[in-house]
Amino acid sequence: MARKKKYNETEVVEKAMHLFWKNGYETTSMQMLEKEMGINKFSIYASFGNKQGLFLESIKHYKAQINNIFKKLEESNNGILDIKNFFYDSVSSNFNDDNIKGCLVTNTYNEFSDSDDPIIKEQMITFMDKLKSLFVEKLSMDTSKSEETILKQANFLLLAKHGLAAAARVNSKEEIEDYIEMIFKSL
Amino acid sequence: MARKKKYNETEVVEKAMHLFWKNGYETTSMQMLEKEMGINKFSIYASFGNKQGLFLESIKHYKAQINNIFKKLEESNNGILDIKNFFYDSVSSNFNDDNIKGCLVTNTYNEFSDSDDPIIKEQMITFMDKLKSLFVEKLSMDTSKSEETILKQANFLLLAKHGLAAAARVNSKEEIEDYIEMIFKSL
DNA sequence: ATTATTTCTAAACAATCGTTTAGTTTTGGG
DNA sequence: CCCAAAACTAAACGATTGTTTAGAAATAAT
Repeated sequence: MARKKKYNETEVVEKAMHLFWKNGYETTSMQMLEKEMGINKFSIYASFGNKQGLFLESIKHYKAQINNIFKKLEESNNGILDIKNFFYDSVSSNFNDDNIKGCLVTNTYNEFSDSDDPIIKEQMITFMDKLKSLFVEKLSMDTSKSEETILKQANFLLLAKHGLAAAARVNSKEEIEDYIEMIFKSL
Repeated sequence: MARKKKYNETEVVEKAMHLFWKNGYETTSMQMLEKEMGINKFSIYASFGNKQGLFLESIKHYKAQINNIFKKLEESNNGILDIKNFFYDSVSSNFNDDNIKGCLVTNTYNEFSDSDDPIIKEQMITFMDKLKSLFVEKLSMDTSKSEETILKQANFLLLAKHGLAAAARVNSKEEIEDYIEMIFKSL
C-alpha cells in the first residue's frame, strides 16, 4: 500500500534502552535519542507516541532481556544459593559493558521515587513485588525457618538488591563481589 | 553606604538544601528555588553566583548539619556498635520529615556518577573517603581481625551505607531497621 | 502510470531551562 | 539634602526541552 519503514523497531528500542539505562529518563533528551537510535524525531513519535511511550517500551525490553536471569532463579532448587547466584548474575552486565549503570528498573525506581507518574510507578512496583515473592519462595525451602524470619530476610534481600544496584553504578567489581559475599554470610 | 539585604543567607541556603535534597540537582529549577527561598533570581545570583554555587553551598550546609553525627561516631569508643548507631542516626532524619529523601551526598553521588563535574565530584569523594577511614578505625579496635578482614568489612559497610541511603528514599522505617540489623549480624 | 497511503526530512512550535540586564527603590555617608 | 552604592523588581535573554506540522519522497495496489 505504501512506503516501508527503514528501521527495525526492536533494534531502535534496544538502543534507546541503553541510553535511558546510562543516563536516566530526564537526562536523556529526544535529541540524544535521535542520534543514538539513528532515526528522526518524527519516526520516534510515529512508532512510540512520545518520550514516555518509548521509555516504557525500553523497560519492557529490559525486562524481557533479564528474563533469563529470573527464569534461572525460578527453575533452580538450591534455596538461598540461587538467590546469591541471582545477585551475581544481576551485576554481571555491569562488568562487561562500561555503558551500563546498575539496574534500569532500580534506577528508575529511584528517579521517580517522589514523582507521581502512575504508569511508570506501577511498572516498578510489580517488578519489586515479583522479586520479593521469589525470595520468600526460595527462603521457605529451609523448613527450619519461621515465617517471620523468612519475611524479614526477604525484606533484607530486597533492600540489599536495591543497594547492590546503587553500588554497581559507582563501585568496582571486587567491592561488589565482597559485598555480595557479606550479604549472604548473615543468612 | 547602601541598602541592606532583607534576607539571611544561611536561612535561604537551608531552604535550597531541602529542595535539592528532595528533588536532586537537575530536577530542581531556579523557579522552584525562587519560590522556596522566598527571594528573587537576581538575589540568588548576587549571593551565590549561579545554580552550582548555590548547590555547593547547600552541600556545605548539609555537611555541617550532619557533622554532629560524625562527631558522635568519632568520639565514642565502642567499635562496631558505634557504626551501627551511626547507621541509625543517618536515617533518623528520614522518619522525622517527609520532605527528606535519603542522604544528600549519596543522592548527589548517584546523580553525578557518570557526569564529569570535577567540583561536585571531589566533594563526594572526600566524603566517602572520610567515612571509609572512620570505619577502618572502628573495626581495628577488634584486635583479633586481620588487616584484610578489616578492609573487606569496611568496604562492605561503605556499600551498605550507600545502599541504605538508596533504600531510605523508598522504604519504610521497619524495613530499614530490619536491614540495619541484618547488616551487622554478619560482622 | 497513476493514485492513495505511509515514511521521511526539516522546520517550527510553545514551554521551560539557567542566566543577564535595565531600571527602580532603598539606604548610609558627606 | 544629595549623591553614590547596593538590593530589589521584572522583563528579556539565548539555548534547549518535548512535541507537532507542512511538504517531499517512496512504495504498493489499481
